[in-house]
Order: sequence, then C-alpha cells, then structure tokens
Amino acid sequence: MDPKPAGKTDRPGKRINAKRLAEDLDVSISTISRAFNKDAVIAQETRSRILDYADQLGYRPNPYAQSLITQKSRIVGIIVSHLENPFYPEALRGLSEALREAGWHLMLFTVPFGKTPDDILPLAISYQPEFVIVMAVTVSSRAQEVAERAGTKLIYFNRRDPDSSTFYVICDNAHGGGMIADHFIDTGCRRLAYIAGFQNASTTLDRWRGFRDRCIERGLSDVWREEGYSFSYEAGYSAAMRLMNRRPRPDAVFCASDIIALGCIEALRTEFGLRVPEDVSVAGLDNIEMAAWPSHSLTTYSQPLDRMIEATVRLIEEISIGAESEKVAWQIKGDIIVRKSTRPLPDGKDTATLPDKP
Amino acid sequence: MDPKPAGKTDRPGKRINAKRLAEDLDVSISTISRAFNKDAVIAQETRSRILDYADQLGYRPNPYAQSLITQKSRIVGIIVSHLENPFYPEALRGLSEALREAGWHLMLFTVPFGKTPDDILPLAISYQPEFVIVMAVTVSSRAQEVAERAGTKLIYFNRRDPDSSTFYVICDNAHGGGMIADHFIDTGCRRLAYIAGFQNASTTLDRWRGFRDRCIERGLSDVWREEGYSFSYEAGYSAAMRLMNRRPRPDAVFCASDIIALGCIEALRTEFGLRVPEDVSVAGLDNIEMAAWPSHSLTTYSQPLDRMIEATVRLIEEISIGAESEKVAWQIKGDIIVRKSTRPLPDGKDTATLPDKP
DNA sequence: AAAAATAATGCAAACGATTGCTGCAAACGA
DNA sequence: TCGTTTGCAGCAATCGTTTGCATTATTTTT
Repeated sequence: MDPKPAGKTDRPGKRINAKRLAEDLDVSISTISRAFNKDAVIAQETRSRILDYADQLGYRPNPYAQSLITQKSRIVGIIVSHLENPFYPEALRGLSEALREAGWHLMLFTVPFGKTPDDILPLAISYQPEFVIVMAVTVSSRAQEVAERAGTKLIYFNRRDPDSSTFYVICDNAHGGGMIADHFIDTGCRRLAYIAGFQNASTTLDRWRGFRDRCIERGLSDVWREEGYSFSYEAGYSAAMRLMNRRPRPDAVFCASDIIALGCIEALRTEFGLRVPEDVSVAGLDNIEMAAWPSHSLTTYSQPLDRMIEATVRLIEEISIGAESEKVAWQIKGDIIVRKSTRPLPDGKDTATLPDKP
Repeated sequence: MDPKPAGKTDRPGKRINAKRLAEDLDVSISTISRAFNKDAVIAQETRSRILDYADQLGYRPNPYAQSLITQKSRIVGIIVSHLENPFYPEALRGLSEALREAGWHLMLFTVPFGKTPDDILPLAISYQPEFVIVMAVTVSSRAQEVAERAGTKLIYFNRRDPDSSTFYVICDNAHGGGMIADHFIDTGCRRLAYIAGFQNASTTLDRWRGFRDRCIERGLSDVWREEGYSFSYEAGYSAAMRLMNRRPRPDAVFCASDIIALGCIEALRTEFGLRVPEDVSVAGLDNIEMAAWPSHSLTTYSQPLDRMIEATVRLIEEISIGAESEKVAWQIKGDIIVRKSTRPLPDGKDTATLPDKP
C-alpha cells in the first residue's frame, strides 16, 4: 500500500511541485490539484493516496500559482495607524485570529508618523489583497475610489464614513456616550465635560453627540468640551490641564477613549491634587485591558470587540462568495462597565435598572 | 507626444496587464517588463513612455506572476505571541515601517492562547515568505528544521536559541541585568530580588544571569528569585505578593520586563501599603512608552529597539542578496533609564561614573 | 446484451509576468 | 567599404497551478 515508488523520494534540487507528485504517483497534474480541492470530483482513494504522499514530501500547492490562476489571493490587508493606543493591538490580535481561522492571510501596514492611511493605501493595494481593513480614525473619501479601481474591497473598522457607502463595522458610540452621561447624572454629577480625540474622527463625533444629547435630554444644557486632538495618553493629560483651569471645574469627565482617560486621571492627580472619583468622576470608552488594572479601575463603555470582529469576518466571507451583502454597516452596542473611577450610585441602585428617560 | 493610441483606453472588462500595455504601445511584453525593472537594458525614452502610460491606466505588474517566475516573494512573515505586552506592538510597528521602506511586505501571524509559535509556523510558511521573524519568547529547536525544508529563513527577534544556529537579534540582556544590579546597590539597596518571566525564555535567563552575577561580584551572594511564569501585569502582581510574604522582605526588585514591574508596583502599593521607592525600589527592562508615564515613572533598561530593527532589516537584505551574512547573531547594548521607581543616588553621583567593580 | 448514464481521470489552455537568446540597425574602426 | 561592436527590442520557454471539455472505465437501465 505504499504509494511512494522506491527511490524517488530524494530527488535532487528543485522545490517539489504538482508535476513531481504526479509522476511519482502515476496520475495527472489535474488529479493532484483535485486532491487538494475540497469539492472536486475525485475518487476517495486517489485523494488520500495523494494527500498522504504529499504529506510525506511536505508538499503544499504553490499559493502564487493559485492566486494567479484563480484571481483570488485569500489575503486581506490591514492598515493600522495608532498601535500605541492599546485598543488597536487588542483588535489586531482578534482580527488576526478570526481571519486565520477563516482561512485568510493578513498583511499588515502601519501608518508612519506624519502620513495618513491614504498615503499607505496604494502600497497596501499593490499586493492585490481581496480586502483592505482600515483600522484608523481618519481616511479621505477618495480611498474608496482608489481601492475600487484596483479591485479591492475596503472595510472600515471602528470608523464610518458618512459620505461614502463603504462597508464599516463600529460599536454604537452614541449609545456609549449616552450611557456614560446617564451614569454621571445618576451618581450626582452635574458639571459634565467631554475630552475629544481627533477632531474629525467619526468616533470623536458620535461619542460626543450621544453624550451631549443625553445630557440635554436630562436637563443639563451646557456640557463642556475640550479638544484632545488625538487618542493618546498625552492628549488626555494636557486636555485635562486646560479643562481644570476653567471655573467652575467640572465634576465629571467623559474621555473619548480609555487611554485619554488614563492621561486625564494622571493629570488630575499629579497636577491638581484632585481625587478620583471623590472630586472628579472620570470615564473612558473602549474597555482596554489596562482599564481593569487596580491602579486605574476605570469606568468605561466596552467596545464589543468580539462581535465586531465576528461581523467583519462574516462581511468578508459573504462578499467573497459573491453574496454581495445588503448590510453595508454594522453598528453594535456595547455595555457600560462601572469601576472605581466614577462615584458610586447613591444606594443599591444600578444604572441599568433606571428608566432610559426619567 | 501622447503615447496612448486613441480610443483604446476604456476597453471593457479584464484587469489591465502587460499584454494590454504592449498592444497599446506597440512594443513587446518583454519591453513592458523591462521598463519596470530598474537595471534592465532598455532605451530611456521607451521606458518613460511605458511608465507614463502605465501610470495613466493604473497598471502595476502582477505580484503573483512575479513571485511565481522569480521564485521570490518579497514577503516576510512575522509570528507574534504576546501582543498584550506593550513591547511587542512597539517592536511590530518599528519593524513594519523599516521593512516597508526596504520594499518588503509583512504578513502577520498571532499565536492564539494555548498554542505555541511552533503550531503556527507551518501556516506562516505556507505562503512561502522568504523570511519569518519570530517575535516570541518560546520556540522549539525543531522550528529551524521545519522552516529550512520550506526554503524559508528564520530570524528570532528578542530571543536566542542556544541549540541552533538560527539568526537572532536581541539586546544585551545580561548587561541590562548587571546595570540594574549596580544601580540598586549604588543606591543603598541590599536585599535584592528578581521576578522572572516565562521560565525557559532566553530573556528570563539572561537577565537573571546578568543580575545575579553582578550581585555576587559586588558581594551580595544571595539574591532572591520569584517565578512570574509569564511576561504580564498579572504575573508581576501575583509574584510580588508571594515575594513580599517572605521575611525579610527585599528592598529592591528587578522585574524581567516593564509590564511585570508595573504589576509588581501595583501589588506593593495596594496589597502591602508599601511605598515605591521609599520602601522598595522597583526596576524593569524594556523601556516601553508607559514606563515614562508620570504615574509609573519606572526605572528600566531600554531595549535599543531602533538598532535592533535596523540590524534585523540589514540581516534580511544581506541574506536576500546572497551575501550570506557571517554575522548570525546581533546582540546590542541598551542603556539604563533612571526614573523615580528606584531610590535616588546618595548625592550627585551618577551610576555611569562608578567603576564597574568597586 | 446493448444502450445510456455515471464516475474518475487526463489534456491542454489559461493566469501574467521574467529572462536567455537571437536579430537587427546604427555606429564605429580600419 | 566592409567587418565588428554596441544598443535595443522581440521570441519563446518557463514558473505551478486550475478547470472546461474530452475520454475512458464502470455501473445502471431497458
């Protein structure tokens, strides 16, 4: 039953290819190919004979030849601009694993300081990935057009583009802002402030909108807003300094991201000697791992990363098999995670049990 | 001077390829190819005529066809196991940019929880990258063999393998351990301890060796060692708890990485009410960005990331052009970064000015 | 037992480039 | 003037697959 004709195994030079297998096993190259193709017509016995022998030789079909002939690469590119924000490594890892399980390869492109994702897109496209996931806050609307011309589908992760009909997956940022506003108000805060991230990022805008709208609904008509200009620790730190020099000082600060919140808290403590949450409540949005560290114990609204990733992969799969998904946009709700950076509720009450609009 | 014959630009269907250009411009496919190949023999004028027209059509040579025929992919795979340790995103970003500048594409593979880099290697290899960078603490020695069989070169980043002759790039971990020991001793600490990371990682071992040896050299013969079992915040936290229940308590703790150190500090403060550095000095190794945050202000030994990355890229380039580099190993020294998590020096003295072995 | 249907395999044409070799002008040297 | 060199471009083979169609072997139907 040994499929290997004696003495042929250790032929010299050359990488092993289908032709080599074919000769050794006395079948055609087509048959070799079919053995590796799940739903090709081939005798069960032939297939296993081939697969066994291939295994023995360590043969795998050449992906470049495959891509060339099938016009599919099973590659998805990913453009990441801010790996220094811990949310992104977490998202990147999740996407990487989910895509791998679905049989995709991930090509990584980081955006160097001073450049925009738009600058990197042509490069990302040059390897002809079937999809490019843009995990970056700011992209121009032209990106869509550039990608399209190269036959690559664009997917935004954690951002949406109001102007275009590009696929996107985000969490319900406005809902998050609203939940945090509720929590602040429920715990007795009255002078609410917001620290923004990149000015024209959809995340900055939506979180602000949800936050402010809920405040107004509940009768707090002026909410302060301080620009952070980016999603970073330093941004939070310096924005907090500007914010706390205003009078009267806010008693609750919602930061456009967790990492901003950590910078903010640090500034409150070291620069102003303020206690969190006794003097000021601080909340973020993302629920990065660090937020749960005892030293931070940050109240936040969690991005439903798992479900966002699941949605992204499903989107890719669907488009890939041609079932041009009707659903262009996925917006997924997260949950508020109450920790110790915000004042506790008056008594046993829980935010979730309060009516939406009292 | 318009190289585009009228009316041919908007031909229907089909991606544009060299053949299309050739027909439109009335040259052969070979010539098209040569126009894109820096050092091919071709008339200057012909080249620019082709390049201009290609640009107009948005044509780029198909990378799969190129890889197929040239047997080179210009792809390097990277296996990362612990993105949750902030050192790795920082390294990843740096490598990504440096490789991009050198004209390489980066394929990312993360190691899922419960699996080892060895499990992922076959997958990483399956796309036939020319190199695979392993940025993970533990890899078996068999990996080298597996890669070799597939014609892929392996490069370890931030780890070395004593058993094999695989290329590797690391910082001088033993030197780092030594510097930290010096600093502790110079600032008057006498009961020194070490919190380890993964038990059999070369980083854990080398840092320990450098630390302990220097302690012994300077007359402190027993140095405590507490196992952390991994490079993480939680590991630091729980190891610190075990460590501080010993008597007498150490007055200085060197952690195998910054992230361990942060967990350690947290435990000291919240679980034992100890002050850092008044009661206990704590130092790490890596110099991740967070270490500089005011709330942490961690003394540490910096990994010379820029130079490590530079070395890695140079290694790749050299091997790639066949100048089989003699230098298989790069070990680069970093610097000690003194911040506020360790006691200050008695007076104006600076560690660097003290003799190596007083 | 012959005809028809079915199952398994082989043939050969793609996919889109690269590159050694050949051919042809024009330029050069004697 | 003729032979030789040089510069440029084209021919055709090649890389390693996939896949529609033709072909053969096997089974089922009548």
